[in-house]
Amino acid sequence: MADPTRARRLRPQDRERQIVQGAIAFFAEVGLDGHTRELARRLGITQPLLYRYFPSKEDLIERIYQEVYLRRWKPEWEAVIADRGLPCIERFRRFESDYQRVIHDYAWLRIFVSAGMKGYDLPRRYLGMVRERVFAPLLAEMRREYALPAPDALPLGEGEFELLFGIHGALVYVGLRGLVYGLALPEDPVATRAALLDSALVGLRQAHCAVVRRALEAASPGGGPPLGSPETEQEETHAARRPSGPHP
Amino acid sequence: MADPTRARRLRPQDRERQIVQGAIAFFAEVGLDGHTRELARRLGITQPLLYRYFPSKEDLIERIYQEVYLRRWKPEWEAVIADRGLPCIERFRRFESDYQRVIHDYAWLRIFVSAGMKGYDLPRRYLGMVRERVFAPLLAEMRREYALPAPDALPLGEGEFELLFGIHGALVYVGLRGLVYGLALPEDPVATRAALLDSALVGLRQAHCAVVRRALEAASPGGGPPLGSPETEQEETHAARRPSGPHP
DNA sequence: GCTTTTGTTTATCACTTCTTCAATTAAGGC
DNA sequence: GCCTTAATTGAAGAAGTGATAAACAAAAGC
Repeated sequence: MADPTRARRLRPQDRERQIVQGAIAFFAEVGLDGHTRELARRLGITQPLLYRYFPSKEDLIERIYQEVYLRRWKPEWEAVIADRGLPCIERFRRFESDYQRVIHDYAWLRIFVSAGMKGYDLPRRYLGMVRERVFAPLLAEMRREYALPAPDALPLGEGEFELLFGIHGALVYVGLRGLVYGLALPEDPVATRAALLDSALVGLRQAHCAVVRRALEAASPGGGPPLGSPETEQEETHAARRPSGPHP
Repeated sequence: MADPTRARRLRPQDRERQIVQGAIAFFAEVGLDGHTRELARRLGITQPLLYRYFPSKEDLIERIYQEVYLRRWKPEWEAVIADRGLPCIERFRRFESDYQRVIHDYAWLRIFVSAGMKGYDLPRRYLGMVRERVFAPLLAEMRREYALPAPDALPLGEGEFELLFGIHGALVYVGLRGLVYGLALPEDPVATRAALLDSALVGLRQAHCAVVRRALEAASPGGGPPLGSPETEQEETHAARRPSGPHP
C-alpha cells in the first residue's frame, strides 16, 4: 500500500474540495486554457477522475467562479457605503482597503484577467456589480453629502463613475504589476495602496463637485448658484478650469 | 482563376506584412495560445504557409512584440521628461497623454496581458523600460524642482515610483476595463483620461514631498528644515499651465 | 514557346486535447 | 472473514496541435 502512483481513496467531499482548490491554483498559474491532464497530474490523480466530479471542464471553471469571486464578495462592503456615520470619503477608503486586500490575490487577479481574455462575461458581470452595488450608491451618498442634486434629479454620469474607477484602477494596478506582469511587488502592498488611496482621496470631493457642476451646466446653461460649498474648498480653481480634453 | 479557395500569389514582403498584421489582430483577440491553423484560416491561406515565413509560432510572436511594442516606443517620451522648460507635472501630463493614447489599443493591451499571463517577460521588460527611462528621470527632475535631495544623496524610493505608477495604473485601467474585461468603454476615453490625470496631478507634488520627507526622516531622524517649500507650492504647480496640445 | 524560380498547397507525422466507459480496487457494514 | 458500495484507473475515441516534406502552380527570364 501507499502506492505513490495511485491516489489515496478520499471521501467525495474531500476529493472535490481538493480538486477545486487545486484547480484554482492551477488555472491561476497557466490560465483557463490549462489542460485537465496537467491539472490531474498536479493533483496526483488521473484525469478521468476529474470528470467523475465535474461533468466538464467548463463546469469546473464555473465552480471556480463561485469559489473565488461570488463567495468572497462581502455584503459588508455594501453596508459600509450606506453608513451615514462616516464621511463618504472614509466609507470609500474602508471599502477599497478591504476590497483590495481580498482581490490582491494570485488566483483572484489572474483568473479574472484570463476570463476577460477568453471573453467570458465574469469580469463584466463582476465589475458591473461593483459599479451598481458600491459605486452607484456611494456616488448618491456623495451627492447628498456635498449638497449636489440627487441622482433622480440629475442622473449619475459616466464621469462620476470614472472618478471612482480611476482610484480603484490605481489600486488594482499594484497587484496587476506584480501578479500578472511579473514585476516585483512592493514590499508592503497594503501600505502602498493605503498611501495611494490617501493621496487620491484628497482631491476626490473637489473633482466630483466639478464633474457634477459641468454636467449641470451642460443640462441648463447659466443657471443656479454655485454648488458643493466651493468657498470651503481651497483648490477648486484648477480642476474645473481646463476646458476638458482634446475634444467634444 | 481567382480561385477563392486558393490564396493569391503575393510578393514575400507583402505576404509577410499581411501575416504579421493578421497575427496581431488574431492573437489580440484569442490570446497567444491562439492556434496557427485558425490564424491561417482567417488570413485565407494554408497553415504550412505560415511556416514558410516564420520558422515557428514563437518566432512569429517575437515579431509581433517588435511590431506592437518596441516599434511604437517613442524616444520623444524620454525627451519631454528632460525638458526643463516645463514643470515636471506638465512633463508627466504630456508623457501620459501621449503614451496612453498609444497603448489604448485592442492589440497592445490584450497581447500585453496575454504575454503576462503566459509568463513571458515582455511585460516585465517593457514596464522596466517605463520605470527606468521615464519614471526614474522624472522623479529626479521632480526632486530638483521641489528642492528635494538629489537621487545620489537619497536614492529614489519605491514609494516615489508607486506614486507615478498609481496615476499610470488609473489611466491604463480605463482601457483594461473596456478592452480586456469587456465593459463599455467611456464615450471619449481620451477626455476621461485627461480628467483623471488632472485630478490626480493636483496632489502629486505634495504627495511626492511627503514621501521623500518620510524617507529622509527614516534615514536621519529629527534633522533638517522642512522641504519642498510648501508655502509656495500652491500657485506654482499650475503657473505654467498646459500650453496647447499633447506634444511637440 | 519553354525553363527556372518560388509562392502555395496537399498530405502527413507525432503528439495532445477533452471526454467516455468498462474494469479495478479500496473502504464500510455485517 | 465476505459482500456491497463507490472511488479510482486503463484504455481508447474523435478531434485538434505545431511542424515537415514533397507536390503543385503561378509568375519571371530567355
